[in-house]
Amino acid sequence: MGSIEEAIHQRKFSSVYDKAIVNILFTASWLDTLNIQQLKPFGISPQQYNVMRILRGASPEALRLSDITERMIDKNSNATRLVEKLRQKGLVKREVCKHNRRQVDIWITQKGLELLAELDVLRGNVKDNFSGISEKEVVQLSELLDKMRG
Amino acid sequence: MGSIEEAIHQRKFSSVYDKAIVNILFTASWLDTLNIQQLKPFGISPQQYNVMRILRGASPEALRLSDITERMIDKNSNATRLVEKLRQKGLVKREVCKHNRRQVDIWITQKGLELLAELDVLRGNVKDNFSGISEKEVVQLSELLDKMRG
DNA sequence: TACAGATATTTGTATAAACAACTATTGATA
DNA sequence: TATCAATAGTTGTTTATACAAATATCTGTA
Repeated sequence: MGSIEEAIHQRKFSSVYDKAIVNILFTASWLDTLNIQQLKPFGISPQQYNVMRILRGASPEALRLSDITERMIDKNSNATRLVEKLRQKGLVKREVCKHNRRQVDIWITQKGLELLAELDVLRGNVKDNFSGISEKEVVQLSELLDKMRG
Repeated sequence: MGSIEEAIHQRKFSSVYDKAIVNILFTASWLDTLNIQQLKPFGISPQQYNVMRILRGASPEALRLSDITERMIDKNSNATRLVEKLRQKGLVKREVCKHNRRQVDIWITQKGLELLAELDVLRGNVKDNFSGISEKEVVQLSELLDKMRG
């Protein structure tokens, strides 16, 4: 696909900063579209996938809903509804916390872990999908994004 | 905010590629949230803002709907409905193309240009919002994103 | 010129995001 | 121990997204 100028048929940006912002938003949208297509056959959305991976990270411990929100890529999402969708599919389980009944504990189920394992295989080595960029450059990319957010 | 690990309270990623993907998605969501907040008082969404800037780039020439779709950051959006929203606010005008009645020509209006000018002032120099990263590094960031998309 | 296929846009619909308002529970304190 | 603010999560509602299907128009060709 090449440069961002090609990708969105635009020749000039008001500044290199403006160009970088557009490039980040465009690349994220591109990645999100790939994710949606890959996850669709499994009946889950990128956000639901994100929640499951967060829960796997804590497994076999539970996380509270607020922990999940804190770790989510998109903080604006409604964790209650995402978890409920996953619960209906048997991928997570939830229980009101005994010690503080305002809180809700959430775990990934065995079925959830199995689905993630299946997706791990399908996605294979993520590296293979990005042949145009070296490992060193990818590290640098992350560092620059961290720096940009200040 | 610092590193992506801090930002989403996650200690490890399965690879540097995986980490970079999460970082791009997270940074885009962060930028989008900033945009939404900044544009909200003006009654337009980031997507509508994007369409208006695309039309300003072509002004005083018209663009067809398909041109707009092609140049949009989020290709999945429904350009018809975005343009209709802007038309209702008097920010763009649309007309069926005389030579090919399948096509629709769209222009930004004077009112639209004035709103963009107002937003230009408000947004000020984009550079000032990103003090943690140098101009050189921002250029490099764009290059790495282009490279990543292959 | 009739008609099949291609092109450009619109519309329908199910699902999800954005954000505010609400409920329930707890902790602090007078 | 009442009361009030703070905390944790849920629900309501409007708007937008994702994607398929429908409509309208044009183009090439038999």
